Amino acid sequence: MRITPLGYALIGLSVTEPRTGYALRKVFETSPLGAFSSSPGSIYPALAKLVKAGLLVHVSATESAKPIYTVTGAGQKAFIAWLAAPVEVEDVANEVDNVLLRFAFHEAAGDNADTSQFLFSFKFALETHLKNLHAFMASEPGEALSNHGRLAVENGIGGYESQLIWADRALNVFSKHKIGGPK
Amino acid sequence: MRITPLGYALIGLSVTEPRTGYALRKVFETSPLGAFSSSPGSIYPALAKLVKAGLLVHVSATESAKPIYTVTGAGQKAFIAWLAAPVEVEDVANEVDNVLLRFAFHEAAGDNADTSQFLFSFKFALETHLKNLHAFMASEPGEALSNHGRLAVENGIGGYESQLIWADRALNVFSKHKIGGPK
DNA sequence: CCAACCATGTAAGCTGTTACATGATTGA
DNA sequence: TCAATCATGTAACAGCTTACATGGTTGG
Repeated sequence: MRITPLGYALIGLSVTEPRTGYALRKVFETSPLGAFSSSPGSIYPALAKLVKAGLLVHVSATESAKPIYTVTGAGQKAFIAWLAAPVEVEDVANEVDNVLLRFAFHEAAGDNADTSQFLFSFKFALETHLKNLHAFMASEPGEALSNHGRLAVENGIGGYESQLIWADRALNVFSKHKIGGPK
Repeated sequence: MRITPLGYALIGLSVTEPRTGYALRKVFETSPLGAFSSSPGSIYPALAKLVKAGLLVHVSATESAKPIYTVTGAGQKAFIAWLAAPVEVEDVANEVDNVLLRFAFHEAAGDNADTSQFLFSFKFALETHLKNLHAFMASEPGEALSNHGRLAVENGIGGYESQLIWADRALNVFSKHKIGGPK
């Protein structure tokens, strides 16, 4: 059974701190990170599915009757695997948001996720993708691209370059802990 | 009936040049613009829906039997309205891709869409959104945001700032044609 | 002739959305 | 008490994906 980004986000939040369904919804409502809907129609079914898959459990606190979602061992394992997977070119090409979601949750994994390694793979994927975009620009016969077309592609290039700059800055922060190169 | 981004993309491509369904699919397969799937299961149903809505017509060329999709008057009208609508803050917050798609298609609309006006509204929306993000950062008590959290928000800010720079550059290109201010 | 590509579609299934329904708790 | 918020869910629907089905054309 495939886990969606929303599913991983729910697991990640539960790893950081077990919460009720409502509390999870509130996080999506107030946090600027992650563009997930906070509607009950998305959260509750997603939670139920994760419980059925054995990644979350719905436990009741000893005294009060408020049931909260907590991560199982299988949930932990799936979560770590998701975090640690190297960033591929396709990831940066059409789901950079997911990459950033993963990065943000590296915190919840503590030492289990190698953030420097992750950032190196991100950087490498960005460089590869940028190379592809430049190649596309070069391959187009000068007149083929109008002002609009050229600017649109340049917009994409600018965005990826800014990601590259960010990745370097982030690497600076995390390289203190560990020295490593691209996988 | 609501038209999806894919629908507008199909209309826009048909405005530029009437094509067969297969030709439209090929565009999505080869162009780096727009992250739309080129699978038949998405394109053909979408085209059928647009035809049923009266925005496209499926015409056969006079001699050959190859039927191609062409835009109707209603299709033109809906397309122009989509292009010309000012960019709102919510647009930049979670669907910048759509904004760029609209920009790219301004070309197909010729003089019917005021690109400078559009870019001004984009810039304004970006500035507003950036103000919101900075406000969020400031509202967080210093310790609340970890390295990961702070860097993730900074990634977002960096991205929007690069969009802002792009918007200025694009405005430079289009301001030759028309001088205007934000709406 | 046969593989590869052109070309169009349908069916099942998954996700998420909107809207509705329900009831408990809490503060003015 | 009454409005607002807490809290959980369901039902209908829209949209896209994967996979399958089908047949025509073309080049080696």
